[in-house]
Amino acid sequence: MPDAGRFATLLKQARLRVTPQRLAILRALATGKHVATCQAIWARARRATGGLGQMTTYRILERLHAAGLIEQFDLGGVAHFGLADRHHDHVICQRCGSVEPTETCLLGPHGDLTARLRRSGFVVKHHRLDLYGVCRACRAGT
Amino acid sequence: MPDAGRFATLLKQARLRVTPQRLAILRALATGKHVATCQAIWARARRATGGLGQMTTYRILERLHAAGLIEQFDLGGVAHFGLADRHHDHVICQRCGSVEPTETCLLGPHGDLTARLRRSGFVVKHHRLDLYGVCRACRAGT
DNA sequence: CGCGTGATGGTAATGAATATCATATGATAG
DNA sequence: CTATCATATGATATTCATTACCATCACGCG
Repeated sequence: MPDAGRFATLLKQARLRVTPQRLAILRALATGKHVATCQAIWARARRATGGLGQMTTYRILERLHAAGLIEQFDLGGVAHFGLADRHHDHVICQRCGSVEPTETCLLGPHGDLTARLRRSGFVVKHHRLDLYGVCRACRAGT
Repeated sequence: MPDAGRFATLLKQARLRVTPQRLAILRALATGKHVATCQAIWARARRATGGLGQMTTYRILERLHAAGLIEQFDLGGVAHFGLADRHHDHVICQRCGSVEPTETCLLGPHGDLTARLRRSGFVVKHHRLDLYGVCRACRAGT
């Protein structure tokens, strides 16, 4: 995988120090599911490194989010994090709780939506569109 | 206001008992801002009735949400509640944190969006579209 | 009016997230 | 290469929203 030094580069570009803990968390985010809770990320990164404080995980995730390297959003009261490579929206299955990203931004092509709001005085900086339903796998299993 | 017995009727239709506490919470939801935290709702309803347990507020909000009478969503890690009269989306100001509802559902007219997903096997039950930006008032105040 | 199911209210417990501070370490200068 | 310092880390204790539990109370039906 070409991610060997990729994360270190990302951190440097964001003027953040490159530490094994930060790399471990970024790697955990890359190898796991699209989004994960702080607990899950901590568990995986900790297994990979041997010793990693839970507190450190919280702080690193907060910093990475502030730097724009990862996305954060609340789902059912707990924070979920994922790598912020491209903007996308979320498709959430109400039965199994899976969160899948869409390939593209769903609002892009319909541009006039934000324009309509701008006319009312509100400037849209970004949005979050979560679609809830039942995924193909869950439908198949009835 | 015509809400005198309106809430009692709503509760009965949902096969829920009509209690002063439930009416107080519904009234608090109706008079306050569009959405509010459990704490805020509790504070207002409690002032109106004199005695109302915080626990009871949590339980009632949970029940009303299960019955579909109110909407619930998490914002910044804490639950927010609002009356669920019509479906709408949210316009959230990143500066003052205000949450304003849109007049109509933003996804309705563009129907093909859910159709596109259905073709992929995912059935959209409902969605949540949050638009983040800066509202007119905040822009005016610079 | 009286009964029974379900609602209420208080205290205690959970669990995620934050505050604090001593220690350790990455990055830079010499 | 190493010395220094600003910053990151890690453990403990704490906050805050939410949930569990259980005894008491009251709505709604007969």
